[in-house]
Amino acid sequence: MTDRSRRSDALNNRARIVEAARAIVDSTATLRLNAVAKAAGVGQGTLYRHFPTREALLIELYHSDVELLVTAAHDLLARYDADTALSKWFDLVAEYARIKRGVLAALQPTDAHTLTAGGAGSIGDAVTLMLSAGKAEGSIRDDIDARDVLLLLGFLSRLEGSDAVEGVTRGLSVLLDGLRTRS
Amino acid sequence: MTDRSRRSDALNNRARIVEAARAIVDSTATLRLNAVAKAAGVGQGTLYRHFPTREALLIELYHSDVELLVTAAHDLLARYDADTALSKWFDLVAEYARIKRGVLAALQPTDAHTLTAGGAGSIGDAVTLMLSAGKAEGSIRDDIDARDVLLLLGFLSRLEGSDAVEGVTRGLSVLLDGLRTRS
DNA sequence: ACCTGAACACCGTTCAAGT
DNA sequence: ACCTGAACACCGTTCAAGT
Repeated sequence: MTDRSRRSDALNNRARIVEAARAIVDSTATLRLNAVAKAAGVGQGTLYRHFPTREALLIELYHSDVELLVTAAHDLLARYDADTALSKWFDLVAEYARIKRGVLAALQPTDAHTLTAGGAGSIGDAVTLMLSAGKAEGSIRDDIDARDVLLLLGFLSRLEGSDAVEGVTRGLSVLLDGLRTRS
Repeated sequence: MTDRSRRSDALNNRARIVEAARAIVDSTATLRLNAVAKAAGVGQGTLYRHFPTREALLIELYHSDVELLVTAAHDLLARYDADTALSKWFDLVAEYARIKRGVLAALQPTDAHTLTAGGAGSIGDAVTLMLSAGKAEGSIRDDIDARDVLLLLGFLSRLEGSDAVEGVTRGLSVLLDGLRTRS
């Protein structure tokens, strides 16, 4: 009984932390852990109990978004040739870059290997699949791996200001072209 | 007289700070300002007098390297067509990525506009010149500016570990291809 | 078990006091 | 004028004390 109420307290705290963190990261684009704890109305220690690292919190924040990108990669690959799938997937990433800057930080290779998400596998696996399919059909150069792609995509998280929207489009366009085989 | 000795003190301090910072950044790849002051044997305030921002110190550290890259861009452009010049310039950047990781941080757009260096003009100007020439000869796509290129090059500063060398080559190859017009 | 928040460590930045 | 280094502010992290 007390046991159960304790658990609901903990669950409640965890939910409040995530909610507060999401609000902060969406509005300020920075994530100060103590500020998260304060906004969530919990002690700093509680934050650490639930999320031992900043990365763990980021993953939790964007888990569903990342998973969406992962499943989208699989879906696109099932419906289109690899080149088109990759192109459309980049469009999706661009969309996320526009609305949720924070997702991009979670995509970076350092974090990515931890991002084994829940269901569909990691984002690294998804990119690997698209690249493999592209290499097989001859549309994508065969000397590049998923880690390269995620690393190159990192420019998205350094975009800032009003030119961000066009910058996303231009940068992704360059990368997509660069990943293709020369005709 | 005292005036002059003061000046030599100040100059000496400045040189010691730069030397200490270079040693630290080369060995540890991190730059803690208080550590620099301590290693240089000066007070923190002295560090701030000479270099009001961390960026100012980085620029000083890599001034000659950046300037070399800038003049190299002009030289290459004078001797080759734009496409070749850009390609060879990327090779040069790759070489710097291999030996001096820190230069790359100084290339990032945020810092770049301050990097008006001494002589040849900023690195942004140099890239702009190469891009313009490439657009004129039709080898480089015309919707990309220097800021885009420098931003995309940022992946270099996030490379780490043993695969860095091949990662540099692969990433730059993708970017170069992506910047070219499709045949 | 879980939580709180004081306390510590660390690093950048400022400034009063020296020469 | 220039320098020193104590002091402050800030933020991440830990832990003794509570319930």
